[in-house]
Amino acid sequence: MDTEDTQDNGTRWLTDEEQRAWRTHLDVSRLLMHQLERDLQPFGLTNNDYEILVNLSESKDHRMRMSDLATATLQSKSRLSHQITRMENAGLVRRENCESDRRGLFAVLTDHGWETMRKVAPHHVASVRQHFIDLLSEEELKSLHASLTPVAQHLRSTRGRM
Amino acid sequence: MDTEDTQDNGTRWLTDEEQRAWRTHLDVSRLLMHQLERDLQPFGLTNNDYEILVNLSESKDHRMRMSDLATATLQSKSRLSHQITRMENAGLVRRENCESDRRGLFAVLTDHGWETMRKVAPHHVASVRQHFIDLLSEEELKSLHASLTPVAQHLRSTRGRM
DNA sequence: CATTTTTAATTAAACATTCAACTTCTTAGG
DNA sequence: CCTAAGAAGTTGAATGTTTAATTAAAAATG
Repeated sequence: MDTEDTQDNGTRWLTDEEQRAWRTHLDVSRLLMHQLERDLQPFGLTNNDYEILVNLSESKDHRMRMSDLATATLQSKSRLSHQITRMENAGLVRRENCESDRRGLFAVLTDHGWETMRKVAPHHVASVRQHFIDLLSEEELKSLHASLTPVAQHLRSTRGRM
Repeated sequence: MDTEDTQDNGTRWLTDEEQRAWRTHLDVSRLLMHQLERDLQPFGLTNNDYEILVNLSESKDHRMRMSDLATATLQSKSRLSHQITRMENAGLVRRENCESDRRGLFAVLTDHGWETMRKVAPHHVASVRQHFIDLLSEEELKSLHASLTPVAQHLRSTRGRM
């Protein structure tokens, strides 16, 4: 009556192996984020703060348009706007007007932001290594990356506005 | 002067390959959560709601102690408490006293909660398949699971209170 | 070139999460 | 048993995120 693992109303439930893999992925995502957050706490930064700093640090002139930054960090414009306001209050970034498009704004790294980045980055990398990278062999990492790349592409393509 | 890829102040920065793998993992985690959330929205549920429903559905008598539920869903007690209050207001669960330990409470699935679960689960599974499981071969899934399991264990063991 | 549509960004209010303080009950030690 | 310590759970306030509405400028359309 059924073909393959199709059942009852036609739902293809997850097999045990699929279920385990899925839940492990879920747990790792969440636990990892929490751990990284904890490791950044002593420096007064959140994961979000840090990601903004990374993006600006890697950009020409340490500046990015709000929209681009929102896209790069996978956040809604609104959320980014609030986020930048907070970081502005903390003296890590500042807003600057855009000449070529007068609707636009840049988020720019301040000196303090750059110094913070330079100070914190080594600790963050150590944290990423300790809780993720160094727990995987080179082979495993390669294979993980290869498997996940199409998933990321798929998700980026089908994603609605955040 | 340096050994391996150790440099300057002694920080072992991520190699390009490590960097790419890491960022892909990060992106997948976030995009996936967002996508699942979006797919649950038409049913008026959040990921969090759904996870609570799953846990209760799979438990004996459709009930769990608050503490156990918090641990199972990787949330703080406080967060779970608020979460359950919201779900109680939505008629999905109710609280019940615990006889054996009078400090304790159970979160119990209501009929409406159970019905909701039965109705939504097929759609959710379809969503998980579409955006994750079915994009990976059986081999890839196995390998992913094998790689991630030690990471999950590590994180669970070193995690402080949430 | 006037008008409509789209894009960039912010804002206020609603909603969710965290943090710290608190209450109640259980358990372990003397 | 009486008391101190710990565990279960909640609460309110502070903080962060989402949603929807709004402003202003750029681009597209007729």
